Amino acid sequence: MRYKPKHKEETHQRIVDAASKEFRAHGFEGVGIAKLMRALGLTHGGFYAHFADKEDLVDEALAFAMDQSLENMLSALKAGGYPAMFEYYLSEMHRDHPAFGCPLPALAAEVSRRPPSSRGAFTKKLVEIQNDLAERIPGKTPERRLEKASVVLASMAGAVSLARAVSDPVLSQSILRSTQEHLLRLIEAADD
Amino acid sequence: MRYKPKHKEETHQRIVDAASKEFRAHGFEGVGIAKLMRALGLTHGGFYAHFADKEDLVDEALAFAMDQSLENMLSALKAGGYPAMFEYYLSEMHRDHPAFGCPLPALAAEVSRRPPSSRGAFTKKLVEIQNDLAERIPGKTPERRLEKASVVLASMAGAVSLARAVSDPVLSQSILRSTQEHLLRLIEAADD
DNA sequence: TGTACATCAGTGAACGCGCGTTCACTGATGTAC
DNA sequence: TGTACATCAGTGAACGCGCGTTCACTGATGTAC
Repeated sequence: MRYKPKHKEETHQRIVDAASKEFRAHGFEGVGIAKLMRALGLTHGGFYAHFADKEDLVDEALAFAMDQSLENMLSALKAGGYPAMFEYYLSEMHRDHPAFGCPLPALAAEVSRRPPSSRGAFTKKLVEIQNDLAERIPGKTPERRLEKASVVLASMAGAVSLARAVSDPVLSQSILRSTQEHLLRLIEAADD
Repeated sequence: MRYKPKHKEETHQRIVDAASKEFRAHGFEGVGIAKLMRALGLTHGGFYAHFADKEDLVDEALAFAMDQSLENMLSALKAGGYPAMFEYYLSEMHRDHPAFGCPLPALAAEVSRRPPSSRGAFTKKLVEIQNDLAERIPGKTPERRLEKASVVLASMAGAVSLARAVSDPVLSQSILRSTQEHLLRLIEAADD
């Protein structure tokens, strides 16, 4: 063989990794295969030795981004509980660097326009995230904890999505901060 | 003149109206000018008698959609207060018909990738919506009411966006319902 | 009243461009003998 | 040890296609005389 045994596998992962960042920054339609491969020092033709088509890459890159985002949330949670997690997710840092952030605010709207297979894979990952968050949320019943996790995810994704769209920095920050304080109150609420 | 005095103005508005629906359903990049004009019984060449370029249409159609969405929210609010508004916004009806719904869950992520002028126009409309909601939310100070309006908008937009992306109908509905119940509690909270 | 002309919303062929995809090929390496 | 061959990740020209945009033109109407 011309390359190390793991070479192809590594190249495959490099493409997925770069694509997942580019997609989060520019949307699925905003990223072309030729440019993506060029950025990795490769040519567009080689792409089809790794993926059946662009949709194949989109699915894999989205799953990768979801995993990465879950890791980010869990490491913040383990470090400082929900206060730390909200501080991370609803930060200006996260808002200003979508490529390294959560795919929910960046790509959920586009996912809803994708074929059922993609939406199915997305759903599985979202349930995984929801379950991991629910485990760590106080609440009387498992159902109540899952509900809270839903609300947390929806609020965070919506807030970051709006904070990114808005051009006024004061308004943008106030959206993030309002949601942060509001969710802290939800988590700390002892009544349910 | 060949046409009625208001003819051109009417055609212009027909394009804006159709585009605002198509954009909400398929995203800005998912709608082509030729197809859009054909759907209105016109040809693509005529488009440039009405708009400088596609970006011009996007801005106008987005503003139109924001106005329409504000109207929808206000008419629900006037009919039945916040409970009715949440019921409308977080309904399966709204989830399943993005073309007639709020542009926030459908287009906010794409807006964040658009030029500053578009984001500025979006921001103005969002502030308008936020103010109109805040006026009707109970809360001790105007600042507190604006904060609550931020949270309401972010939560609703995030919930509808996730509910659309998910392929499991049970999960999708639970996202909508959790957020609905959660926001009702926020509005009814008398403490602040 | 009748004819020539100006207006202008809309037409449709044509443009360059970037897209996703295909495919015959390359060339460095490992293997067979 | 040396030579012929197989492997296969990656190359790059070429494809059809739809996109946004341009522009000379059309043709129904109002206006001027």
